[in-house]
Amino acid sequence: MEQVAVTFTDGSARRYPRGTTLAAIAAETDRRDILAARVDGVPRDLAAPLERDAAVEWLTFGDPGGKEIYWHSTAHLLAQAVRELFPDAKLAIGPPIEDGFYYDFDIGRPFTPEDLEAIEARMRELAKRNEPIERIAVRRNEAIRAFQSGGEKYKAELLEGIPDDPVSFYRQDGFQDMCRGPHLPSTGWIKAVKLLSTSGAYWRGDEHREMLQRIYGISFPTREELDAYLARLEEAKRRDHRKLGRELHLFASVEEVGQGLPLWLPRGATVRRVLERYIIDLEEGLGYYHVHTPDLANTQLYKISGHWDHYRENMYPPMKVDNEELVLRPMNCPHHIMIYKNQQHSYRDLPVRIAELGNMYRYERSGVLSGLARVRGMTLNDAHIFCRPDQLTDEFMSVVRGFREYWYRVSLRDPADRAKFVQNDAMWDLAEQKLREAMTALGLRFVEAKGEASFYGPKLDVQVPNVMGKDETISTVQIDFYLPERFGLEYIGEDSQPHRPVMIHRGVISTLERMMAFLIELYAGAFPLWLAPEQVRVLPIADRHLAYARRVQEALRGAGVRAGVDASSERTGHKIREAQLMKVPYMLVVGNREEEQETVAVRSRGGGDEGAVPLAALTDRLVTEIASRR
RNA sequence: GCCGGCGUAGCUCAGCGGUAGAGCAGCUCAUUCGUAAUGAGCAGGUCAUCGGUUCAAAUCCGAUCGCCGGCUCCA
Repeated sequence: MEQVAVTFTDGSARRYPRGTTLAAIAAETDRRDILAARVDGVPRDLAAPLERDAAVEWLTFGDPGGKEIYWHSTAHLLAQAVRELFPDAKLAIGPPIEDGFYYDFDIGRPFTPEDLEAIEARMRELAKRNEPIERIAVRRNEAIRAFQSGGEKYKAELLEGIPDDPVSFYRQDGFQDMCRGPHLPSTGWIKAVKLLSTSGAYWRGDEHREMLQRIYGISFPTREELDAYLARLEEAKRRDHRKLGRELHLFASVEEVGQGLPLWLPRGATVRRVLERYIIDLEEGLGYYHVHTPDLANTQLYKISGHWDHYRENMYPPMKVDNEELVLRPMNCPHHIMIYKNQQHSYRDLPVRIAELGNMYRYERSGVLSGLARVRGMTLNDAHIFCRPDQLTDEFMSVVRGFREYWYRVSLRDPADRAKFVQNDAMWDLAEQKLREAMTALGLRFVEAKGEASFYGPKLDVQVPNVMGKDETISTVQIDFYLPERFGLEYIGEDSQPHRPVMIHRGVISTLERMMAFLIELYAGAFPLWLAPEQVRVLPIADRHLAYARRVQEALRGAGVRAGVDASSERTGHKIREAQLMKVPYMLVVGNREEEQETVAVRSRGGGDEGAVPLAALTDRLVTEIASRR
């Protein structure tokens, strides 16, 4: 019989009769966790026969590719359970996602929490039966007929986008679903399932189409892994900046002020101020001019810039006063452009870098608001670099070099979306080319995202996951040939003739709101010393030590340290607990011994009791640690 | 904006048709204490808002507002 040569990832190689299944080969190993394989890089079911020489890579739940298959099969199991409990349910799509899977259904009404429990219970029963999952080929016209008679309009629409004939289906226990696969060998592989939430989701992500009911879930090969995952979710909730913001008195949102308009409480405002000073110092050192411009502007400004045509749905409606029509600004660029225009520029002066912690107001739809991470009034760490075309790449690169790692998204326009993006193909092509060039020169990997650009140009977005795993854009850099054109910007070149500069828009630490949300979650509220709103709290043992405690506080304040005193009549243990819960980095216990010797007993947030040190020595230590910004 | 869930004291929550409760926080008093909660007392609520059902509504129904999870959108 004809043989095929198979090589494995460990470098070994063997020959098998043609047509041997992957399952048979996997059975020769002593591993029971192989759930599928990649054959020459293509994921395949274990039931697939080998027809030619191939490189085989086994997949288990431990591999990202294996998880995908595992969760995809769980999504099918979910669909099967829903179909059994709701025979009229129409199926849409059910892919694996980063953590688990979802499946979209149309059952004519939303799922209730009770439905979810029933579905989850049915999934467990079905998994227990351990039915084999089989791939079957179905003639295209048969599939179309089946979808029509079953009223499966979503599946029918999906099929229109698939050119194959026949198309592949997967069948388990009488249930079948059109699917590319691959899948687990049988349903019994799914040991621990949890359905996490339901929500509405637009068919094909289009808000003008049907709203389907989505069920999110996750599954694992063992109960322990599921429990560990659920525990991680709980831990993430503890780090949630909204919860910590309330507990640590950093910020508050009140109905009377308005949605998406948070109040920075004294503690939060202190952290913000430290960040602001840091940023301004840093940027002035990098050659940026920090300016200040007003939050309101004449509508005219935004008509010139193009915001009026392309960004109006994010702007608050104009207000009429005297003969003027004013709007709250959604972006700062036009103001900075007017600053550039306020005087003539020689080619020798460029680049001109104009920066501002600029307040902006954007109308965000109510459902998207979230703590400090997504608000309606915000302050952007904004800057606009006006440069010559030959300086563009260097300027862009030096901005990006300032970023931390994380992942980069190059956001491009969708040429078909004429409403959202200004029309000028040559300009877009040039800007996109420059951006890709610079990223390649920097050696940075990035993904491209069509339709995510600004209306005036493509941008580089730095994406950072928050504690709940959702990506937020932190930094952004945009290349803009459009606004200089709109505003008729010029510089005088070597040839004494006017030339058009190019603009780079950049926000490095995002808005102060989003950065604060990010930092709270990053540190779980325990800010490093330089950022901590209350860096030190002095804890007198008894009331008679209060005067000395105040002296310690004044000495520290004099050295620029933010120090508080706990003047309550509680016991020391209680005071420590309070300070610890507020995540104060240093607690200084002072009693008779300390007062007599001009010392303080240091207790650090992380390290516990560190013993007594002279006050002057501690002050020096704190000042040094603060300056280190760690 | 759309789909669903949830709104009870400053915070965390119980009560789920018979007239509002706990713990923590706050205030007062006592205690003056050495490294994560001293004790006692007091005060605090139009049960988000408005309307309906009922002899009776925090509790059931509806609308509105807000928050939460998604969708869409985004710094």
